[in-house]
Amino acid sequence: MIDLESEAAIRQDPTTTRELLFNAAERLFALRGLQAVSVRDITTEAGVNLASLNYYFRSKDTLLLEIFERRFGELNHARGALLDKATARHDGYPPLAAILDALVRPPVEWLDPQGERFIAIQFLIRARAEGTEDIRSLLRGDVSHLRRFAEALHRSLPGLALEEVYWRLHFVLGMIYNNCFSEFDRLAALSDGQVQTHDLQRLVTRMVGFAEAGFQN
Amino acid sequence: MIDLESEAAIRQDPTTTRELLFNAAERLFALRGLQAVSVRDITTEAGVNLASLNYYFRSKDTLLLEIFERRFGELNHARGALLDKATARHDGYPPLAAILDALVRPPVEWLDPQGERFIAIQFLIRARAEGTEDIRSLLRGDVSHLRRFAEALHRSLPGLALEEVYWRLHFVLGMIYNNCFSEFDRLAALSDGQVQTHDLQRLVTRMVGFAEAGFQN
DNA sequence: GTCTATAGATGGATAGAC
DNA sequence: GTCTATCCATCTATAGAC
Repeated sequence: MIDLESEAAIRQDPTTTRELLFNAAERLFALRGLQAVSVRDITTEAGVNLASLNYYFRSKDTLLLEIFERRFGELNHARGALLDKATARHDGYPPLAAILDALVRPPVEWLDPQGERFIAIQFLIRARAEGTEDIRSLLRGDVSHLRRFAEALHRSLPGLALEEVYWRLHFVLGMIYNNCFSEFDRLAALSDGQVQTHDLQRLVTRMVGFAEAGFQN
Repeated sequence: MIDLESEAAIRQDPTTTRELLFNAAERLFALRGLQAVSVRDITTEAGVNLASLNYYFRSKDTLLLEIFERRFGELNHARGALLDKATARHDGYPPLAAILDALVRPPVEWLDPQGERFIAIQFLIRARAEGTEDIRSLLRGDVSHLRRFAEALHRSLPGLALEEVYWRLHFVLGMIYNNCFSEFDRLAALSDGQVQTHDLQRLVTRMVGFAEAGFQN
């Protein structure tokens, strides 16, 4: 417990130059896209010297990769924890809805503009969509994390071929990562404002319901 | 018929400098992303002079927007034509599966590496994901195209609230535009090569089946 | 219409003083 | 660790000869 506190305090103290750079870069990447942000933009936003970015991180690309690794790890950890809890609660065989909930809930709840994850999830969506080869190969290396979900899904639907499980998991991931704000804006325009995009708990329920039915067909 | 032929021949003759630039730019944007391509890259790839891009198109951004408008119009036209056919075939009330097929089939069939739409669909996926404000506002203006689908879906599922129709349409669009090649690679890695990503007719069927079940829940 | 040459701006990264 | 100054590469766009 003490280890965790001190480690977090040292590594993520938001007043250090290093962390100021980290947070400013994440915010700008999330807002403007990966390629549209310069080193000067980041250091200005952070209120630190231009040269400090290359001092603390080797280059702009290294910084980008470090942000991605940290946030992606946190997202996967949150998903894994929910899957663990669901597994424990159901004696090793969580039902379909609980598995999908563990996959969908963290990224959707992070979309809360009042929450502290608001920037992180926008960054992750951008990084996934615009990622360079570095980021994509890191995403491909994430296989172990998703494989846990594929296996749980396969156990809960023993009649469904494994290939089909993978395809449907792929569909659900598409649904999840399409929840960027430009798409919400479009949805509001399309529906003449009838669609409320701020009720995230409803959104989790809607997505899980849609995906569950898709898996069961 | 003569009008159409001559118009197409003049506007899209692939040997004119203008069209060489258009095609080279589309190919590079699709391959490398929007921001990572310079005017020099495009003119070199096209085998034409550096200054010709600014002569034929006012700027790089104008060219990008023109490519997007043409390809997006073609995609929407293909979808609309399928919806029209389904509507005529079913006396004005196409069933759910036929509506979803009209939405899903064109972009998925375009993914065929042997087809002539292979580059276009990759470009569209990139542009949707990485688009600047220009492209996003153009996407938002596309409301009329999607509204036809929302209305058809609402008619085929009269018991479903309109807001719910819009959300589920949003989910399906997420599934569709997640079919970029880096995601296919990831899917293949995740499944240890068990997932075959080349059978696009199967993919259309899978996606329509998944989405249909999701809409009916 | 096509080319060369270049203006003018901006980018990443680093050297070296403090 | 922090700062200034700067190198050098790259970019978009245009002027002006042919």
